[in-house]
Amino acid sequence: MNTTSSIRYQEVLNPSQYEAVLFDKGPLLVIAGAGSGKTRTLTYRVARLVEQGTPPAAILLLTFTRRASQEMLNRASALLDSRCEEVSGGTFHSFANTILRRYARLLNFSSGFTIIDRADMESIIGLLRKDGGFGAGDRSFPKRQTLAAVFSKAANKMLDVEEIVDADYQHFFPYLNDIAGLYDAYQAYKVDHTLLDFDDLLIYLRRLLTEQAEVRKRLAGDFRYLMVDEYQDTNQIQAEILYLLAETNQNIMVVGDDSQSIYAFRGAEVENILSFPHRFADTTIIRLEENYRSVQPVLNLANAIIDGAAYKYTKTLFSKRKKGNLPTIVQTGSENRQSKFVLDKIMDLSLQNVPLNQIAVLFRAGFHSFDLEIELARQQIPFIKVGGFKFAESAHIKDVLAHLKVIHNADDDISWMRILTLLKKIGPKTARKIIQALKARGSGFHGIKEIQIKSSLLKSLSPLQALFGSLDPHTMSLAAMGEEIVNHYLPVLQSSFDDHPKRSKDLEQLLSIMERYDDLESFLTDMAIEPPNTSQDQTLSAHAAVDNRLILSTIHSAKGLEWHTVFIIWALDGRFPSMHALHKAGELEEERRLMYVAATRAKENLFITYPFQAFDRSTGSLLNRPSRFLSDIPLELVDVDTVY
DNA sequence: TCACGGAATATTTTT
DNA sequence: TATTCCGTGA
Repeated sequence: MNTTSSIRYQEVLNPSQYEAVLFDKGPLLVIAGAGSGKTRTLTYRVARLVEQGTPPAAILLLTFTRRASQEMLNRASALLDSRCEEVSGGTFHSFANTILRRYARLLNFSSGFTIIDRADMESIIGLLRKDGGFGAGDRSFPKRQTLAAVFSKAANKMLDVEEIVDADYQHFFPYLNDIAGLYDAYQAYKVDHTLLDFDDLLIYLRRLLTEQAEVRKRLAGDFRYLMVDEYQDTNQIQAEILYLLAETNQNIMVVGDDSQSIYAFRGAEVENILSFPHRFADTTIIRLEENYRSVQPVLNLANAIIDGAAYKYTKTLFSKRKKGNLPTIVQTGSENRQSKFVLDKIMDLSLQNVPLNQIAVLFRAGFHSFDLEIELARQQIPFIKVGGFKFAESAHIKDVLAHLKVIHNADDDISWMRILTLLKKIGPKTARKIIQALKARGSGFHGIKEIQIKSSLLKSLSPLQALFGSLDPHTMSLAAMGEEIVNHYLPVLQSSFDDHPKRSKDLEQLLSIMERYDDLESFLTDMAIEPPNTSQDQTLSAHAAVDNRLILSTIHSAKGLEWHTVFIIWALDGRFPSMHALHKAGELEEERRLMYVAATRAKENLFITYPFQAFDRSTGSLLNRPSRFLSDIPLELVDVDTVY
């Protein structure tokens, strides 16, 4: 290799990593087991390509989260130099956003589109359901949340709603007509109001690349090297986008681990990674099997769990760190006892000087940690919860954002609705009238000033009219507008939330985020596609990584991370695997991989706990069997304990 | 037409 | 348990 290189690749990489990093042209599939230096490999490859003179912008690095891509580019910059920061990429969704803003015209829609999140999607569905009289007066008609899930799944899997209902929601079969009608209405609504949901970002990008040969050729030529992380969790649309982008150069490197595919519920296709070599005939396959993260006893357990999987690329993780504690499986007398056990262990670990932020408690679903959170608060152990509810999803944040959204896109009726119904005496009916009047004027958000309204309602509306009269995106900074909006909103906040002091702090946080943006559109886009990911107080502090707090996380949000000690709680059949998955082979497989992902997060210690029984309210059944995945683990691989 | 209270209902994971 | 939907009184 190039002897003038400043990076000593061969010394710092193992042979497989080295081969992947030095790999030059053509399709490459890297099967990277958990903790096998996947990020490292991608990082070095970026550095290597840049070092060799590839223009950074010609490298497209697509990742699952923004955090992942930023981390890789930072590390690459540290290895080489700041040119690595210029590499193109981010998440699929943010990449799609960037491209679509540029080329939206070609698809006949405005590049000023607004991206709607799941909650917006649900509001629209609710609205349309009422308007269209779908499932009118029927209490068993699916809830808007469920409908949103169905619609999104249909979009992601490129199937009709009929097929989704047939496969996953049999009990809604009688409503099929109305569901399908609502789906059509929803699609039309988005077009009418210049809105794109998450799924649309991918769908429109694919359409752009398919229909517009010019654009495709240009992009496929510009991006000389494609690199994709977490390939096992891409869906078919994403795969097709890649195929289209790889058209010219065929320099496509995908990295992933089929055993860690945990997003099938939102349309991810393990097939993508399994069939990659068929799609690209001359694919080189490199396996990374040496694990640098965990001690061997942890890996033995993980291997035992994944051995039960039905089909996969066979690989067995091994570590040079042969010695270590056996993982412990603990049955506890109750849910609260489970929390107390975790707490006791955390105390022990603290005495051994393990920092809190090196300990994580993982669980299947957000609500599984409620009891633990209460205990932690009681014992004053600082923690941060990742996954589950998001900052940007809380009502007060959405309220403020809605004001900004109508400034950006005056067609965003859902946001108008939200803003208007916050006001006293104005409910859905009145709001709708006002919105219609606004539409008729067609003068953007400023039109609210001239709205004529019954004098009895004037008192309610005029503060808002004054507010919008004073705002002007052309002359004011985003933060300045934000401040006015927050001032307008504070009285509403105080009258509708008991915990308004906490919430107004959040609003201050929001304002400080706004200061980092100079452009309304990019701010709103980021809040939609890449919102701050944690909940609980002070979540937005820039020093989240620095401060020393215990991590609580869903397993999904723990992907790619590692800790000194990991607890997996609620390993109870019906909780994990989830009740929902018990009767479906495919979903059960995914639960198994989820357990595998969870176990492989641990470096030194792994504790798996479950209460001996729990009552499940939803089904009215008693859960009293340990997670079925635990029975695949040979007894000699674990310590077993009981605490009552 | 709004605001509020009570009853019914369905529970996962996220860009 | 929390949300959402519907009926009722103002």
